[in-house]
Amino acid sequence: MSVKAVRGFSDILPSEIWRWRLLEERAREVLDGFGFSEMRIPILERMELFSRSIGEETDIVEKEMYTFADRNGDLITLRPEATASMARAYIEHKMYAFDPVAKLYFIGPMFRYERPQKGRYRQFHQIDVEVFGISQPMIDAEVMAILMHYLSTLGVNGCELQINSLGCPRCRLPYKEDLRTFLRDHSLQLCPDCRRRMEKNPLRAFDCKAQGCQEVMTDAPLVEDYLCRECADHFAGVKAYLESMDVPYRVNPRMVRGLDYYTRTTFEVIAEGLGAQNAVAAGGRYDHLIEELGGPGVPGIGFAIGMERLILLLPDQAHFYGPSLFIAALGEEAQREAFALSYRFNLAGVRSMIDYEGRSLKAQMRRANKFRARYVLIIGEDELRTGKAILRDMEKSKQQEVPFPSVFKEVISRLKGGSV
RNA sequence: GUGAGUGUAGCUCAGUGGUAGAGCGCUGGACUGUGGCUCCAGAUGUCGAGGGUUCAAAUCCCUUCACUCACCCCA
Repeated sequence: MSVKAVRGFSDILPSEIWRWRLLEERAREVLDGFGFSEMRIPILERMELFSRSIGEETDIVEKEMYTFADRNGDLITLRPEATASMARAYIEHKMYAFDPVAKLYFIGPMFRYERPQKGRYRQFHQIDVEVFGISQPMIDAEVMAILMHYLSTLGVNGCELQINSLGCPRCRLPYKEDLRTFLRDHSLQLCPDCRRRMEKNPLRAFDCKAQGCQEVMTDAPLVEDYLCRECADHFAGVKAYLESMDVPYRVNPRMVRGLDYYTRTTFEVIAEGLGAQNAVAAGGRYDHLIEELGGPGVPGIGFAIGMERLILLLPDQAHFYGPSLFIAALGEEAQREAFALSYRFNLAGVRSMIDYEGRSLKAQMRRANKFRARYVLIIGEDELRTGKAILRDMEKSKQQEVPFPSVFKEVISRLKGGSV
């Protein structure tokens, strides 16, 4: 049995690569246009960066991280998300010294040890966007608007932006207590999972799929009723700014996030057709993360887009990137000519290919057709004798003789013109 | 970590105890120097792996691995 890729890790093949390029190119265009700067972070971090930021008791840290000891015995982790690293870099390079405001993004792979399923892999890719240093609700709305705009430039429709506010620690703690009390009072109607969640993370009961739990939760207390004045004002501001940009959204008071560092605004983009994992992007505000990681008291907000999930939503289209030119040669001398000529075309940036095996003309034409070459240049013994090659337009099925000295210019000018 | 489904040619799949198949794709030919359409021929399989039952196993039994989907959780 031959060696296979590690479970949950996959190859992106040439037939698929255009989707990835499209996502990345569009992301850079949109984000650069909105004043963001790309940066790159390492794949590995010290483990404690994630346990401190994401939260010691979260599933990600407890059971999903790829953590191992390096040769010094230090525990290092393959990053399960980007925000912690971005914050670490912001602090480590004292980016706040130049200006506390930093609008940053990063595109790359993340790693979580989970059972793979649709839209979920052990190595997956995110477009990660972070804004440090702004606490105004304006930036929350702006970041969401950018996200929705990006999706629409890709032709991805039918997504819904859902928003919520989790409040700050001051308003969340009393809420959690009340919710826990509520759940205890109804524990007989809850599923075993929710009875377990009740103590550790009562908010989780909101997105439980068991029918009994959903019925109970319709009467559960909601965070929005517990928001302090500042948090309530902030949330109202976010909504107003979204409306001022005509960005549609829905408040989902039951939306819960899995990472501990979130405060106030949280949001998700939900899409159909993703299977059980219906969130294509998600994010939120984290006003204490940077300070907790040893930086200044600077707030932050950001989101991540799941690229594999986004690709599932991309409108389907045929995409085949064939050569512009196929040079078909007959005979050894012609083959030497074709080889040198094709190299010249390649140097000039023309996607040109030849057959290396000395096949029949028919076979070479079939190959040219299979790879969807735009033009075929035929060089045989007759052509070498008369000094004229045959240039065939494969789409129009028309061909004409071209004298050797002008072959190069002729092909280039046809390709530039796009037709003839 | 839990549950269910599926593993047969490069791909999609048929084959329920008796000589491993089809379509598509691939290579070549008909057309001795012209692609697509048509027709013809050919190549390609440890039937996921290991063990067991049987005169005989792709098929039945056990074990194991992988993939897929779902749970948990998340992008």
